[in-house]
Amino acid sequence: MSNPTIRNVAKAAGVSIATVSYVLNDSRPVGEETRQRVLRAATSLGYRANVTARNLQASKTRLFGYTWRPSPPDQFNPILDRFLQAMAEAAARHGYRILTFPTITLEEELATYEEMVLIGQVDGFVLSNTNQDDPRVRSLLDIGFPFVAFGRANPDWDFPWVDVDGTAGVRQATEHLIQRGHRRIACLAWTEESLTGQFRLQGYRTAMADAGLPVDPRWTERIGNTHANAYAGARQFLSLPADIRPTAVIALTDLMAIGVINAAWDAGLEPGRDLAVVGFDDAPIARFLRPPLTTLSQPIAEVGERLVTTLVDICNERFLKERHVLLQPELIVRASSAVLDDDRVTR
Amino acid sequence: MSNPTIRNVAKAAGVSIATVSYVLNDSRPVGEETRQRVLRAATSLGYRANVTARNLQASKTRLFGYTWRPSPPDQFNPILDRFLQAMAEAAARHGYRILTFPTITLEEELATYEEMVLIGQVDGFVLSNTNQDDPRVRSLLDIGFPFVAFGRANPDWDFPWVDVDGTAGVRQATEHLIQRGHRRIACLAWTEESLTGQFRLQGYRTAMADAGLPVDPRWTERIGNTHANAYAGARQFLSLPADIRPTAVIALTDLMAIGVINAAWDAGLEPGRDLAVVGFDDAPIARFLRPPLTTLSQPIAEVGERLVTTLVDICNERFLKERHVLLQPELIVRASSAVLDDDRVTR
DNA sequence: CCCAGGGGGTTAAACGTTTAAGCGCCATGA
DNA sequence: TCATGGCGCTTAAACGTTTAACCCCCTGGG
Repeated sequence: MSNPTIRNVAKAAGVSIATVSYVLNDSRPVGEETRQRVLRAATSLGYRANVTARNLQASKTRLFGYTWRPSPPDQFNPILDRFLQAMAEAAARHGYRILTFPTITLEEELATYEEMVLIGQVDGFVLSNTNQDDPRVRSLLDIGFPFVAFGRANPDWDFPWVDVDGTAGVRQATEHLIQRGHRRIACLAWTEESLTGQFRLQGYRTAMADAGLPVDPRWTERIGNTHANAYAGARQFLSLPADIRPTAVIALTDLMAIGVINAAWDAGLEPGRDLAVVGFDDAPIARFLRPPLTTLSQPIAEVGERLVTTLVDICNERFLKERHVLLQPELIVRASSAVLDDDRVTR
Repeated sequence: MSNPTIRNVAKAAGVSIATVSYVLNDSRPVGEETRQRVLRAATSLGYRANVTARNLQASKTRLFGYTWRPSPPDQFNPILDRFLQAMAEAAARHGYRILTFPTITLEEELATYEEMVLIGQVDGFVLSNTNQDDPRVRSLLDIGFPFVAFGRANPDWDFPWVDVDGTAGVRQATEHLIQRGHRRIACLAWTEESLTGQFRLQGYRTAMADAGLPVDPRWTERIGNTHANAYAGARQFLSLPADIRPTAVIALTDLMAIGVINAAWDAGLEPGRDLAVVGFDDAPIARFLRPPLTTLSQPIAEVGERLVTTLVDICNERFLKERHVLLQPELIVRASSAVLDDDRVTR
């Protein structure tokens, strides 16, 4: 029933438990003959050190906590699968595992973090979807507990984060559209409190400005991240007078891009030909849409990996080479961002 | 730095550590005055019992292990988000948490299960995507370690599982199509080794037989679960002679249904009008497809909840009311399964 | 008056490790 | 010949709980 303990191994090898420990961790030199005896005993019994006892002794758990807000039925999380796998894999390489716990309300979530710290359930946390002045970041910073964040929160707060450069990504997407002949480009953005949304919108504005293109205020809609909102926003764009109606729309997520595509179809347009659409995330579905969606692919696996290795370094009080990592998304060009056909636009 | 221990509370309350433990767990009656003193000391110090020490003492971890195969870039996992949340939430209600660990090859996965059992990292496992004669089930059964499975494996193996009734689901979908006037219905199935695939295919066959409809062998394609395979399979269907060409296709997943829809468009047909399509899973994207996809929604939250509560019962050696739970999927009717328009079909 | 029993607390062992401190022995150098 | 030091191992404490066993004192019944 119960697994063999270090005591069983010690007895089998005819040595003390300390010797067994020293041999197995080789934390101190042990005579070769004894060493072999211990090793043989351990393998023949199939001994593995109990993780709880080890954790108690070391006052560590080798566990990292992670939670995320569940997507409502009309939204989806395009990165969860890869993100969790990447984190779990990187963690495993360093002897850690990922603990997932449920998220309900924000207050409950904050209480849960504190509780888990107090009872010593994890050695650190990974946060994602951080917002401007994120209270979770503030709280963990205040109690001085190890954590890393996927996303920034406040430039004045000093904490380790990894993020994807949304500004550069959207700038690149905008330049791509400009290069394909588009001049009237709209941006379906997020509401103001989203820091990530700010960064991405910034990329659009920078690219337009750098190209010397005017930006009509009606070309920017600030909405929540749902298909319905995006659909309505796109209809707004398409109902503008012909001379200022956008020929391309950049959506800050693939979900919103899908809303734009559907609005275009329903308006009798063929997205990809009559209206260019660009998304963000490279959700698995993006390549199978009609038309296949041009979008920005986030290096999620690398984000997960960098976050976890940073957290491992923090927990082992190692020096951090980089406290802040900004990774570049990659523009995946598909059919939804075709070359502008002037005849159609001006018809 | 370090959290208060039971010793600190004992000193502050002027009692022994045993008394503190008895009060906090009320595992033995303690004089009212002392009780209050202990309680006050505990709250004023912000004491919470250390989970590792407690686990060591109890030889439990209150952790359940879960892993899943990462989706390749051209596939997606439509249920992971809700499934994990449901499990984490149900687990939390019983004082458990979910541990995720990475999956590489099958052999490594089996070795990881054994390793985690040996080092006592978890109290039980949740398996999903079980196959016919699943070696993970066999292995855990052999070593007698607590686990539950989402999915069946072998009728002769006695282990607790929860599953969604794919047979009933696909039968219902087939009947729905028949009721809408379809007679030539095809099924895009999985390869033979998938038990889930067998069950679902069975539903199609049963419904057709019950309705007295003949089934042409060319109406069943057995393929792996990818868009490309589904696309090719649908082209096969559509290239059949007009008098046996199916007017409706049932795909065993939404991903495959998307392949069918795209093949239909590319063949110059309008899916939902010229070709009915039904999927399985009700992936978040299903409602936003063109046409919106009729599909079978799995009660994922309930599956996760039932699995976890069963596992909790097993770990606490409680009697299981039900070792096997078969939940019903719900047919979500959307525009992709329109009424058959005879004129179009026979034109 | 004495003993049984119970209320209210304490002591100490146990869970399975890691690791600091100690101990015996042998070789080496003064 | 004797201190010194190093090698090779053991003893025991510590991590923070839970809980069985025990102890003291008071009360009530025989």
